[in-house]
Amino acid sequence: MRSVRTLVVDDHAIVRTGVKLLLSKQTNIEVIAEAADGREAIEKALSFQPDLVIMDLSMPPGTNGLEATRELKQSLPDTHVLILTMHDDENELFRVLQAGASGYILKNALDSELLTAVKTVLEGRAYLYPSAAKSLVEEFSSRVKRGEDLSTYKRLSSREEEILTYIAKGYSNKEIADLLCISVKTVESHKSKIMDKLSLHKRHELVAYAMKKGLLTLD
Amino acid sequence: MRSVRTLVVDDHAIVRTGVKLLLSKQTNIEVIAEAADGREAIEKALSFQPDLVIMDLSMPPGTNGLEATRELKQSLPDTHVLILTMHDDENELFRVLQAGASGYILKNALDSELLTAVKTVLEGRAYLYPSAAKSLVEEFSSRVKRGEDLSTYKRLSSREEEILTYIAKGYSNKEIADLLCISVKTVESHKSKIMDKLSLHKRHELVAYAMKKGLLTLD
DNA sequence: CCAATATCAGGGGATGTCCTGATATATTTC
DNA sequence: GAAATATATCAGGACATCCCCTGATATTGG
Repeated sequence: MRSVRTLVVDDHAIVRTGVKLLLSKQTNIEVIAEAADGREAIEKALSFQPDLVIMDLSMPPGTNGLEATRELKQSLPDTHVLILTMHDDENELFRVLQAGASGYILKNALDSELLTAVKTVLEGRAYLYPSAAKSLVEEFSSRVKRGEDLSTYKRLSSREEEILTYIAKGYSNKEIADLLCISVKTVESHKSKIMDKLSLHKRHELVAYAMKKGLLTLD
Repeated sequence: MRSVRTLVVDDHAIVRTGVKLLLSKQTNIEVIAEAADGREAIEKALSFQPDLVIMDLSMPPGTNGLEATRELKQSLPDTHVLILTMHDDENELFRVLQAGASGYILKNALDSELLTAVKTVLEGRAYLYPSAAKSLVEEFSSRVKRGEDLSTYKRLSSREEEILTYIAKGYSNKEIADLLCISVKTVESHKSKIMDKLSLHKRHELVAYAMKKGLLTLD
């Protein structure tokens, strides 16, 4: 049995090494490359053609783990992607699965869970940490009841996400308007649309949402 | 030679394991305990009396790595503390060193650097990653010129830090006032004091500052 | 005792928030 | 292909809140 060729993607070298060492306990897994951001991940994936990619979601700057996963699965549909993230966020989970990842596990998880997740994903099945699986099933059934479609579920447009990011970072409406060369009124309008879609009412809830989604990266 | 008894503190299990595995390559280092937050770190340190503590700075909630370091060094002055952090922030560096840490290394660092840092710290010397050492020396000399004292350098009071955290999380002045049961005017007053001390003028600069200091944790 | 901290007040101009409503351009759906 | 929906843009108005200023008082720690 050929060993599983794995690419580890995380912006922290020490986390990469940790995962690598953990996986090296499994004799049939071989970490053949590492990447520190989404762009590098795609490059390395294309040249090394790994069987498995273990990907962190929140990586500054530019291409984040979500977009990287989407691109990667388009070019290499047979590569399995296991998301290793800090945050336990339902909405993020849905988007990641839509992007083509077949696993979602928290950095908070036990080592044995990571190994189980890797094994499961390699068998072509999906691995979700327990509470994620539960909430996914719940969400799905409640949406079926409401007749909603997973793919159209309250997704923010890219413009809205852009503006949400600025808001969460503490920029004022006026500052955002100046940065994007649009009217303050337009910013307000986007903002209330965002609030509507997310059913949020206060600024700090927006910030919390953006944080959970990893929209708040240092730059 | 007795092996070095080490406590690893980080809120992510997988990071802890990574560090542990990395250190296990060194035959004379033994990880005797782990902790997931500041409070647990102090408890474990008191009961296990480690020689070395490797501590993450940004940990939710309550007691963070900085405060934990301060307390820990008060109770166990002979224990060496090596800070392992995500962010490269000068001010944080100063505060951490004042709190009693003897090393500061980025998660971004290479594995060999971590081992060097551990070795250096155990010898009773200070380890700083290269650019930190440089900026520390520069800051120090420029402050000597200005006749400033390191210990009184623009430190925020705990109340100010508390309020800064709320501001950065997107709470309005009024919301903060209600949460803390004080007048809006008091919040405003704290806020302008914070701005003064940090020489910042816009809300988003406050947010960026809070982010760099790891004050923005999910809860 | 002095410096720092934490509390509060008034006022005026800027900005944010929330409402209604408009228009042009996609994209999706029937 | 026409109709419906989503997106991105902008406007006016009313009221709340923020921001920045000056200035005050009580407490605490070195």
